[in-house]
Amino acid sequence: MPSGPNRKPDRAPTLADVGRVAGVSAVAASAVLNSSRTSSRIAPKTRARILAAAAQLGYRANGAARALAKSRMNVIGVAVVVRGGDLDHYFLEVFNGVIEKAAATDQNAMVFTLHDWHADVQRLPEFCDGRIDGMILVGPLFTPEHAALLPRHTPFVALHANHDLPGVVNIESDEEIGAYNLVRYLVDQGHRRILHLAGHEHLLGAQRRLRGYRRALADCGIKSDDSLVVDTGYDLDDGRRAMRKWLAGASRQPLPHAVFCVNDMVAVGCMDVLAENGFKVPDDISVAGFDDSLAARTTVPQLTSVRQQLRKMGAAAVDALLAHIDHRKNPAVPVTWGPIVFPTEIVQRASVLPPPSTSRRVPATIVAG
Amino acid sequence: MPSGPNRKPDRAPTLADVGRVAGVSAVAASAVLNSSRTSSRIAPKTRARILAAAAQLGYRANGAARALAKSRMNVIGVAVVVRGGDLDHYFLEVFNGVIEKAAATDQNAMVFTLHDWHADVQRLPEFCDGRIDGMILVGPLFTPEHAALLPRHTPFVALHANHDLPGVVNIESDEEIGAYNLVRYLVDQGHRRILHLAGHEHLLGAQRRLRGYRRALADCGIKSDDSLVVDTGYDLDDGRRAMRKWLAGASRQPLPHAVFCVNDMVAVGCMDVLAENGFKVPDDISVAGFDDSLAARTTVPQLTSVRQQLRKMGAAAVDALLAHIDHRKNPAVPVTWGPIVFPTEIVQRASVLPPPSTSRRVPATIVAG
DNA sequence: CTGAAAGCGCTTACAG
DNA sequence: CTGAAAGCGCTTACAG
Repeated sequence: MPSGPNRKPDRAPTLADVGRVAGVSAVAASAVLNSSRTSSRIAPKTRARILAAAAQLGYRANGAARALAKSRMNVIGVAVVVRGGDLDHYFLEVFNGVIEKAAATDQNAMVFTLHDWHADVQRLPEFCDGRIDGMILVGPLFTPEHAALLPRHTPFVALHANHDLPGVVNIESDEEIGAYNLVRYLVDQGHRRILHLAGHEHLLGAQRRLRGYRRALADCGIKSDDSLVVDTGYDLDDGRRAMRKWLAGASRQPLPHAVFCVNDMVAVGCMDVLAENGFKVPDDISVAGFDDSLAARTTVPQLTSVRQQLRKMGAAAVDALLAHIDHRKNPAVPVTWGPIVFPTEIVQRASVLPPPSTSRRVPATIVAG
Repeated sequence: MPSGPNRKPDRAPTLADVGRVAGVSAVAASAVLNSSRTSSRIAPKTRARILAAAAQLGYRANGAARALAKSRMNVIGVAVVVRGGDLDHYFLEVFNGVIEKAAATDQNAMVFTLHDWHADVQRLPEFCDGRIDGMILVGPLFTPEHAALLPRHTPFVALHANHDLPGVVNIESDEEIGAYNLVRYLVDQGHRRILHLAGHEHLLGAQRRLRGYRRALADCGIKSDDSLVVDTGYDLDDGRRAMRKWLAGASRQPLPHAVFCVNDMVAVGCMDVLAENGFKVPDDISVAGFDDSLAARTTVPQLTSVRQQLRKMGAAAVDALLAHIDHRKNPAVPVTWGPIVFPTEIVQRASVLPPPSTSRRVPATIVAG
């Protein structure tokens, strides 16, 4: 007994329908129902008839038609690279900010996914097909040539772009300062041998975090040691692999005092491997992450991290984009073109403590996992 | 030196523009560029001219116009309640499935947020304004009256609906069986005093998990003990509060052997409070969650959980919705109306071990946090 | 095989 | 204050 078939797949009522019922033209109906500023007011009694008809029919303006007529969809696109097929904590935080601000400004968010930046970047123009008014690019791997590729009829805002592009506002945070402050904080706690699980060096964010790490050590008079910098990706398993690899290459050497990870997920992987090998965080070794994403609060012990205001940054991206959209229609609307930089902040949690008086040593054999 | 102003905010080229350059009508251009099945083929040389003109201009079909003409947007809406303003792990997993399937079927996903189901449910009709072809409702709190509220011209698919509505396909999973199997598994490991941090009783999912818990205990001949069932929400802090409250009310009593939490975030909060109070998971007490979300893999130790195939369920929602959208246009397209139920599965991780030979006791005073 | 008309549902601008 | 026209950019269906 299917329950569906008794539901009539009606078409939605239109202005013409409303006009017919109210005995006026569709235009008159438009004026009272949808128009933002129809100076020519409709006579009160006509108006009442129209409103009654609309209510009776359950009329709603057709968004596609309105969009076509006004060339404004009230939809902003969000393009994101899904590494390994998964949207992650980073995106979730940013997106929370985007949809919150979008809802507050009566916009909707449409999500576009790229599986690989370099392969899919050429699809960007086809996303700008009139169904969105502007696009937020999350973590674009821009090269200068991309400037020519972006369609001119759509405004773009980038979040954590790898490269500045003319005409594209970039929202970022002072990652280098964040990393610097975190490492100084670790040193202040007494740590000196600080392992850095660093992101890929072709990524601007990873470069900045590494620079902050190096500068902080230098400023504290700690000699930089390349064996304490390990390349890794951004996922939990990347963190596991990197930590395992480092331990395997350092058998019988003293454990580092602390590990500074390029992001929280890597820190989680790192803590996991440390636990597997019998080390206690933070008693034997301290661990810190970056981003202060949800993952930082779901570990036991909770993770000390550098907070990026991802949510605010997502909201700021919407604001900047809306300003640029409006600016296109009305050049009097003010806009910024320069990058918008958010401050970072250290969030102290339980994963960092002063180092033990005598460091434990890396065992001869590492758990394979 | 703003770099923006030198970018001309061009309008996008149209079929008319292409036709003008190629010396043909816009209709001819449409036939070669956009038409899916124009039986009347354009002459090869005309065709070539049109293609060349389109390439030269960088022509892309305007999505809003096409949508209006075909009454098909290729956009599916995803409406979700943001509890406490945040999209969570549950949504992230579901959404991963949605966008993966959407990308595979050339659809886009537009996200609509409701802050409170009961207050905002009446906004649903205004979302169905021709910019989406159908809507996925994530976790709707349906009551029978809602059937009248949903606009008839848009198909809906629900995920984890609280109540079946005629004409709305529901995607769910066998949560009761999942809970049942998990509790039996705990009993098989030797646990008998099993605390349940249960979700709100007005939520169907919480009811099902509680029923599974009760049935499993009954089948194992363990007397049900109401002091071992505690009401809680779904977030990390809810889990913390619930666990703290239970401990505070059970001072000097033996610690439960295990805690079965209504979801993973609650389990994380629970583990956190246990750690605060000096209890080790799983040595002193075992903990299990539900959902197998990302959070289950970011705890140390990792969390045993009941896996819901949220990602697949999200993908299935897209499939079901697309079928119903097509069915509206062409009744020959087959559709299901009944609920689609996914199996659950126990994922064993490190947070569950047989109970210690002698249970520790709850201390007289609990850490306030 | 190709052209010109009519329409999707709305809005803007121009007459009365 | 109200009506009828023209247009947003596309597609479908109907003539040639």
